[in-house]
Amino acid sequence: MATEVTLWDGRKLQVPENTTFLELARMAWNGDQAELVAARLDGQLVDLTGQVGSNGGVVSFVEASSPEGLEVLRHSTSHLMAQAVQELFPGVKVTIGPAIEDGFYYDFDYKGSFTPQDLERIEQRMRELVGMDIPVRRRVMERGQAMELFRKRGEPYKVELLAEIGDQEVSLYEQGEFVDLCRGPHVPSTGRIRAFKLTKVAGAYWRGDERNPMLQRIYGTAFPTQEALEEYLRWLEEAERRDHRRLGRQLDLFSFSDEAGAGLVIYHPKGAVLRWVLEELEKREHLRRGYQMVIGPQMLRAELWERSGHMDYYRDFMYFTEKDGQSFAIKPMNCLAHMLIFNSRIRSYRDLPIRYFELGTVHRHEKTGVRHGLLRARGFTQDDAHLFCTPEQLQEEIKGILRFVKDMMGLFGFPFELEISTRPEKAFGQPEVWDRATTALRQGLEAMGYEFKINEGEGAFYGPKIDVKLRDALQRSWQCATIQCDFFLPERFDLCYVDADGQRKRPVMLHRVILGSLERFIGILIEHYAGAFPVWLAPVQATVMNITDAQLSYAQQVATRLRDEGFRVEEDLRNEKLGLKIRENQLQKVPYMLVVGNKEMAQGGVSVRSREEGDLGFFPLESFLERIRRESRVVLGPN
RNA sequence: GCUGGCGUAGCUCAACGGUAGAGCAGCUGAUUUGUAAUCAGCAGGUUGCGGGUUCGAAUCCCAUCGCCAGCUCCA
Repeated sequence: MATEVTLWDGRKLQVPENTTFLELARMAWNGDQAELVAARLDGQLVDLTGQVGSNGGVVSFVEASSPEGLEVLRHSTSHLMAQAVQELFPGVKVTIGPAIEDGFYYDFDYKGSFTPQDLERIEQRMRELVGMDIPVRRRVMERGQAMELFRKRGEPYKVELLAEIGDQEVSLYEQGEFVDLCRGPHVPSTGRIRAFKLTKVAGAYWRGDERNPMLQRIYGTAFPTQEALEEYLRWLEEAERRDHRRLGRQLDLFSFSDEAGAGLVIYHPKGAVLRWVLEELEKREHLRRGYQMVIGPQMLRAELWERSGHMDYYRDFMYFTEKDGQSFAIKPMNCLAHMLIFNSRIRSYRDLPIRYFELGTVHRHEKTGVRHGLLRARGFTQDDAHLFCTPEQLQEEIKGILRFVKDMMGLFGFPFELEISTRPEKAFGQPEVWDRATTALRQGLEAMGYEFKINEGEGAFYGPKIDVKLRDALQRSWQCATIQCDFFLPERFDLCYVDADGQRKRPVMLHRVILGSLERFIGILIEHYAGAFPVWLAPVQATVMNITDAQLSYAQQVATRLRDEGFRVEEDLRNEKLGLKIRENQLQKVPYMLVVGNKEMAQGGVSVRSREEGDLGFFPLESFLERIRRESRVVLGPN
């Protein structure tokens, strides 16, 4: 029987209904057939080996280089890897193997662990299987039948998955001896897979639950072309080159010490000044935006943390100390002291909104395996604020915070994405209160014209929140700013204000951070700028270097002048060649190198070398000052 | 916390059962130098810490601390 298909470009074809998409591609596709990994029938991704069927429909083809095509390619590569692993390591059980953002993985139940040499063998075998161009076949069968098949093959994980699938019919994919339960689609044969690399092995729990058995996960990646693969591998190297832990040492910004304790940051002079610049910016901006600065104690009595509920749900993360029979907790959060300030007198509705800001240093006992340099430390300082307002004021406050976030992200050139998390199953407070607050969050975002994603049921038990995820120079995403409503603590601490009608009322409480933690943010900045900070932020903004001892005191005068103007300047007056001084300062990523020789001394100026642009030639001192003044100015939008 | 890998000079690495070594950095001296490395010499380590095996341990085993990758979690 013939059927009519409409091609992506509107052409219509009459073909037998058992025509496969592969055959259709041969008839209609002008590009390279080998670039195709799947087809689309009425929008649905299908195998190229599938048949058009009696209903016809709109057909298009998916190339390996498209986003969906890449996912199919990677998914198929993960199957290829599983096939190679089962051949080389008989008895290994397969579990799942999806495509992920940068590639794919496959989890295996294997009593040993895979070594780098094993990876090479697996890769080698994969290449052989690609060379054999083995057909990949889809089979649809009844669920019970599939369970029986996997039971016979000794694949308990597949049986477990099947037991939970609702569908009566399931699809299997077969290539040679290898069979996998899978929705597909997949490439029609192994020969379509070309550029791939296995990147690492790691443990992972079955279904991500730490009570389940630990599986061996092999990560890999695949690309349509060898060039694209190599470009990705170069990107990985670039990320490694920018690693903040490595740059932190090279630029002498900070360190960690076994002796001091894991996860505790030690700021060296240059790291400390970098942080100081950020702190000054934060203080200025918060005051400008109507926040009041407060400072709470580093530890508070354990009883207070009982009252706040932290002892129930946060105890494992807290550090404790005891003296004179009193137990104290080192603060893991800054909110308690801020509430004590709020409660230190009767508050009127006229006082609201109240915005308390603190550069609050907190300590959290993060589990050993999760620490990661500055990005996840045990002691860190948040740019933390707590806002107390009436329900009516909530939306305006949200907007103010969002403007703040936008200004700060813009300053560093970070694009960002927004997410709202709504009421979870187990939640404190009335649903109506939640609804009202969630609406305020959403309307705040809408009023600012932002797109956002909604994470249903992902909010904290105490209230809904907005999370901000920034994107750095390497397109990686980081959570920094967060705005959280809290219905729980105002109750626990009986926060109230006297309203216009003389009644005591409960204020809305917001927790919010902008940069998040200074440690994390500095870590992100180091990687974002690859250590080459803009002039306003650079720990050393300029180095004055002399050519011979004859300019010693002139060089010092120049440095002094710059310091008088508030710039961060070093002197490199060593008896060394200019080339060496330039090299070292360039490697330290100092924005400006100011060379002074007899010529500059005679003319009362400096020869300027820029980190990015190289030799800029002679500048009278005043005109260089003007330039660096301009570049050090930070201007954020009106509030 | 779990799985796997790894801790050697300040840093990057070598030695992998038989006397711990190099480059860079550091120090000393010479050199007074014009836009990414001047030359020479010197010094530097109970091999993370604690046990054990062995005639002998950086090397093998156990424990512990730390680091790295991943899982889980998160600012």
